[in-house]
Amino acid sequence: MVLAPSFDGLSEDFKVLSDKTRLRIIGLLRLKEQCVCDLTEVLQISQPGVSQHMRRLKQVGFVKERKDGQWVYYSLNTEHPLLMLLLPQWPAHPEDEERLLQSKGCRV
Amino acid sequence: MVLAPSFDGLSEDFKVLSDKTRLRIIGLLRLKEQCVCDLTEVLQISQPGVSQHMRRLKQVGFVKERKDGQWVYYSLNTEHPLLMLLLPQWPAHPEDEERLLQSKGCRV
DNA sequence: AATATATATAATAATATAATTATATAAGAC
DNA sequence: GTCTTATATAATTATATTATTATATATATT
Repeated sequence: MVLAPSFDGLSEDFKVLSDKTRLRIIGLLRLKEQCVCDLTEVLQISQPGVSQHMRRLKQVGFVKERKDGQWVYYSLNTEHPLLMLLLPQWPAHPEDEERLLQSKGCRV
Repeated sequence: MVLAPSFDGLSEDFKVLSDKTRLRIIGLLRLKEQCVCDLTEVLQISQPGVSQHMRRLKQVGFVKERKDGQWVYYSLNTEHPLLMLLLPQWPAHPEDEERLLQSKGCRV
């Protein structure tokens, strides 16, 4: 299976992967689905910043979203060929994982 | 084997892959090593443009260079884990391959 | 209905990127 | 040495990216 039908699409995929914050987000989604508020807490950037990153990740099909009440949960799209190729070798980010465990969570 | 020791290095790798022209260059190097002048002719961008792309590809270790007289031949670095992971599924670019065949070549 | 919480979008500003042209360097030919 | 060819670097410009703040929307709670 080929990574993408054209270099235009493929370069777009790589552009989305070319930002460190988005790599961290993928690293967190690899553990389990996450809502925007938890990601905001772990990444320590503004909430709109997170939402914009999620939009880009969704645009190229790396993530799916699931709405539950006022929360939006994002998870990795296991149908994406490039993402699935990369994921088994994805590096860990111990600081983020630690902070995720310690985050109190925004759900009541 | 992990793709990179940190997200900093990995995002840098993806940044280099996030440009369509550089994906085309990798596609051409996949066929055989190429000198700057041949790449310039096939890609139809300026020669300094090609040199700058090659510099970025070299910086992250995607390509190696070999000097032969006044020519510099670039080839893919088969030691690079990410590149080697991607390469088997690399898309073809028939127009570039066609133009490479028809290019007269800069060697005398 | 009013308020609070979660998320998305718009506007903006700082920085990065990629192309070009101009110039420098280095090797080969005469 | 001078001229030509191949490549690299510097300077510049146009565009893209990513962060922020301000605001809008949508759901839940009271």
